[in-house]
Amino acid sequence: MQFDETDKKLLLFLQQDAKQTTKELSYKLGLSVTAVYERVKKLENNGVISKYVAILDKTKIDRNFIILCHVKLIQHKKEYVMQFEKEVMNLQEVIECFHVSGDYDYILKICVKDMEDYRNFMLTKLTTLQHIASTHSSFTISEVKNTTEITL
Amino acid sequence: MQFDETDKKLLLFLQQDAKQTTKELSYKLGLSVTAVYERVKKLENNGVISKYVAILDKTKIDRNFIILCHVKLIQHKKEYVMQFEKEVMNLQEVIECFHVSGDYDYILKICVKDMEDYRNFMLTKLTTLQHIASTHSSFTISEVKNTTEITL
DNA sequence: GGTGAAAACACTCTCAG
DNA sequence: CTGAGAGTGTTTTCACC
Repeated sequence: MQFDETDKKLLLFLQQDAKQTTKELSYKLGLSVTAVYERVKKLENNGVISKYVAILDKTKIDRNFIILCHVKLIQHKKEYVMQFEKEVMNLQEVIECFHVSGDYDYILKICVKDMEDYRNFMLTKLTTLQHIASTHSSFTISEVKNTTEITL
Repeated sequence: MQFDETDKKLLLFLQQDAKQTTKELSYKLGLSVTAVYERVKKLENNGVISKYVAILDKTKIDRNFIILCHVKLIQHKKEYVMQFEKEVMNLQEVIECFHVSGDYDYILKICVKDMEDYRNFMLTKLTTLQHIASTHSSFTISEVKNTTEITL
């Protein structure tokens, strides 16, 4: 898919604030309301914009302890991989999970309240999953950057 | 901050789709439009909802190659840490960056088009940063889970 | 590609209760 | 929290550049 400069700016603006009115966007882009409206609709219909979501402040909902957990499976049989992935998807503490190359098979981003909750999560949820050989947790000291915005 | 069941549901709905109208939400929650409106405003003003954003489909904007890069600094002097973090924040390919405990100092989530772009990013951007001792890249084979949604 | 205007509709926001 | 009303934005169509 090809985007001109106006589309790129529009996508940037919408990634920063999805609640802007078409009127505001038309002013920022130097276009008419109709033109902006049609571009936005096109990007939505194309699936370039997949959804609009509210982003919560993790400090205000007691979920500001972030852990990056590296997981190795005992084997890479398709059955094991599928089952592990299915189970991980259902863990609400796991915000992201990537199947990766390298020393570990998966890297999980986990959000909980504090170390006690994490201990609890490990004991009652993660380590009860099947086919896990080992895990290695990296605790977040600080969140340097954490955005959903992709610059085109 | 304390949330009742209605707030929790409301936050879940808004994290799934921020473009729902108050009317739709009032129906789902079994409340009046005004009641929902005031709850949403309160959550916005409290800062629990920090922003509303558009989420793009990475496959449609040629940014679907995700790398988790582990970075070690040569030293942990405050000056080095500050400078590295400042420089990383300005790299648009870096979507997330966490200062973590363990073998590596930082874990970065990087989104680019393909391996060629990543090589380019490493050579012209990441490895030109000061004070880096070593890096280790984990390439994403598949994105098992990648959400912005936090269940309360 | 784009503009501008008009009309119908839906939603936001406030206020009295 | 509710219901109603005023104000505002959205959405669509149109003629036109």
